[in-house]
Amino acid sequence: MMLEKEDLGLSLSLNFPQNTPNPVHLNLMSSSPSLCNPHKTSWNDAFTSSDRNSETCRGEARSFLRGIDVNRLPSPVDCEEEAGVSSPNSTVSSVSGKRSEREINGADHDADRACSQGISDEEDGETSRKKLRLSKDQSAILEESFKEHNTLNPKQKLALAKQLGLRPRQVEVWFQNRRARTKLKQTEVDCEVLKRCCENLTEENRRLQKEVQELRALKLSPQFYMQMTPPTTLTMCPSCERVAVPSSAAVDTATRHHSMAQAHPRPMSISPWASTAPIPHRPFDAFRH
DNA sequence: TTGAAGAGGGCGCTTACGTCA
DNA sequence: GTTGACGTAAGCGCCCTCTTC
Repeated sequence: MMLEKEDLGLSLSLNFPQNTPNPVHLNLMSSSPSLCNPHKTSWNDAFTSSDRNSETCRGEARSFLRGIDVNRLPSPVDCEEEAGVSSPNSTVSSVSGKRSEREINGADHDADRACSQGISDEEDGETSRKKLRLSKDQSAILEESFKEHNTLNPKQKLALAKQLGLRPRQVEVWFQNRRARTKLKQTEVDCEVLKRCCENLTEENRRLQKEVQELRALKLSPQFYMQMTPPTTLTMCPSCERVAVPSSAAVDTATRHHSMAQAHPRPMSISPWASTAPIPHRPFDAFRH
């Protein structure tokens, strides 16, 4: 199953140099409201879609339920007792509250578990946890439901549980684990992307280092200095950033380029020795515009 | 209006079980 | 038949939000 990256809410944008083939965009901000803020999910359409699902899948569910051996169909009592109330704001009250389920109905819970696994109380006397495996059909329906909405409100949970012949708690757990798997998968994908990012940046860094070395070598080579005046006399036009050397050609070029007399009353001096300290520059003879 | 308490849900971590090579 | 790796259902604790008082 392919999942959209947005589902996880991770996003990162990295700008690469122009020669970088594929700029990377990771989504660190969720565009999926249900994961970004699960409590703010609108359940109205979610539940209608669930109803649609229920309609389309009911027959299918009935047919495959015959093949389920580890689960039993929940008795009407199960659903009735769990079909508790929903507050108007929907997400608050639950039909299978975690604490109440564990603390208040601890004994019932065990019995329920044993029952849902087709294990009698006598067989499940000890507290050992027997794990059931959901059938393919059950998993498929849960997957379909998860595609529609990755969280469930109590009514949806109940309906789905009833449809699948599972306890609401099982549906709840399945969705929790499914969300966790989705997140893990997306994290792995993002990790891979970041790894490629890192490799690209390392390569770019290596390339730039090499370029710097080449430039330094060129800078220190005798041929380079043959055409240069002493280092402190280099002057750069702050407008066009052209380095003016006291050769006649350069002067001509600078002169031809523009009228520096008006445009650049104070040209900058630069040093090829990369000194950042201000360098007293020679009289402004190179830019005789 | 504000704050405490309780309820409920989600998530992270973990365990235990089922499956398969 | 045994074993180790892997997938996953489920338990537990914590945190957050919302409601109630």
